[in-house]
Amino acid sequence: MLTEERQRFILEQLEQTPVVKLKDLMTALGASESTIRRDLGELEDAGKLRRIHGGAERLAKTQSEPSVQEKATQHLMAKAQIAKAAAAMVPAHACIFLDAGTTTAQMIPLLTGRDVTVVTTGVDNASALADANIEAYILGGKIKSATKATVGAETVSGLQKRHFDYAFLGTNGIHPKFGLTTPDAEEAVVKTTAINQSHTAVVLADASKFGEVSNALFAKINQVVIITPELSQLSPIYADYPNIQEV
Amino acid sequence: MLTEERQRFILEQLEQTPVVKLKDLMTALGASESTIRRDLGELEDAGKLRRIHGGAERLAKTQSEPSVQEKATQHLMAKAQIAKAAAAMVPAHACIFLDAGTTTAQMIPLLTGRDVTVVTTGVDNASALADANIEAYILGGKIKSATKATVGAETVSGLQKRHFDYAFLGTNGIHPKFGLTTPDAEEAVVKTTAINQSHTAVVLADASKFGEVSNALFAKINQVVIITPELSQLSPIYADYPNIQEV
DNA sequence: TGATTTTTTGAATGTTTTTGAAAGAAAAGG
DNA sequence: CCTTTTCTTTCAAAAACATTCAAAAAATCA
Repeated sequence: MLTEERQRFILEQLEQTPVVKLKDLMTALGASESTIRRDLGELEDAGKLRRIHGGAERLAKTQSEPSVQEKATQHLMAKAQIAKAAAAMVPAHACIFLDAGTTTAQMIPLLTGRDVTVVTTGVDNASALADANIEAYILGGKIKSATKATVGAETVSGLQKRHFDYAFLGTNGIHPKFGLTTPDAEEAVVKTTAINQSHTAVVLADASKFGEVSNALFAKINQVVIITPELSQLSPIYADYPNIQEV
Repeated sequence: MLTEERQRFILEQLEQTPVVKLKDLMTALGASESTIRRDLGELEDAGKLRRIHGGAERLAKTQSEPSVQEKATQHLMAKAQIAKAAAAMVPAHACIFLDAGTTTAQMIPLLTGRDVTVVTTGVDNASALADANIEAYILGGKIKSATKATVGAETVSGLQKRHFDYAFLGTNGIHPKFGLTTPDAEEAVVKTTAINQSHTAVVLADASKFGEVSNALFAKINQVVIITPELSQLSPIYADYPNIQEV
């Protein structure tokens, strides 16, 4: 990993998160403490950020007040924010599973040049990964025309031959009682298998998914890590789950 | 490898990723460290990039990438004609293999509502098949970023578990002596396997492919049916082959 | 064609930059 | 207060660097 790449990554992180932790950068970039410190020092000298105890923070936010139009795209912004946090979890040299879907797709540009291997079931995601020059694999199987995801026995058995450091999945519903659900039963089986084959499973969910219940269950809430924005605005029920994290 | 070729490759890389590593360029281009350094130095003097420790980074984001689109429109008419003839060969209830590539992609709209099952290695073709509501399967495997085709052992073993009534393939070269060739050795293995697993293998080729020889052989001429326009305008050598058919 | 010049290439050299670890100082939190 | 974490400084190893030189390839000229 080159100096330029690391520093670029750090600044990209600061565009979304107001502060970055030194330790997180170490794992995400696979570099030593000294190296990250030097990067932070150089970026501070260049006036790109300000160092704080334990990491760094961004200087000035160019935009401050969310306008009316921005509120309409707030949903999209939230997705980008979640994707950013998810991408930051990925350490160097990792092998990850990337679910089909637009939420997980947002992670792809954030993974360029990061030396990760990605396995996906999403045809569109596979295409985007190839464009981004990321080492990518697609699991074989029948293609559902609605979501362009591969499903079926071939996909599941392909998954069972692999293991992932992280799995990143989307969901349609999160419910304290009914767990994580999705409309399509075949896709649910794939998601469940992916979770079983991964060290850590991470579900990316915006606020609209909480309290919703869809057709097919694929995991219980405490089987996965859920990252979401605006956790504080949700029902206090969800505060009891330590595995639901605010970005 | 010519200097010009190397430098062009380096700049193409930089259009895709913001930074390139010197070591990666060494292996990708098969040139020595000194040579790559000289190339980077020259390109920097020419104002095409900026050198950084360990490689180089791009200056400003170039926007247009006409090469792919240009290629697609170049032989468009001829390709459409071939695709039409190929699609006409497919009987009802058939199971066919569709190679990755733009030539075979043209068959997809002609297969809509035809009650066929299609297996493909092309990510983009898989997407188009899903859009066209055709029952489609993609074979799992590593995705080559250049062509967005799946390759490798997983793809080949997936193929060996299937059988096709027809396989439709593209090619880069057709030569009386050197057979059918393609630039990528891994893709060649996939093509060969697909031919073996099919009752009839059909190669779609426009006139520009005849007489050309690429890197990796995937079949002899008489192993497949070749359909092409303008057969009469080709070298008379090819008239001796009954399996080369004019559309 | 053959000889000569020019260009290109890869290896060898020594120098500079980058990196990770260690040790002690400073800050944070109980 | 003490303990833990984070920070700075220092140092040696590793990686990347520019430079030089001779061999190989290409171009030029006779």
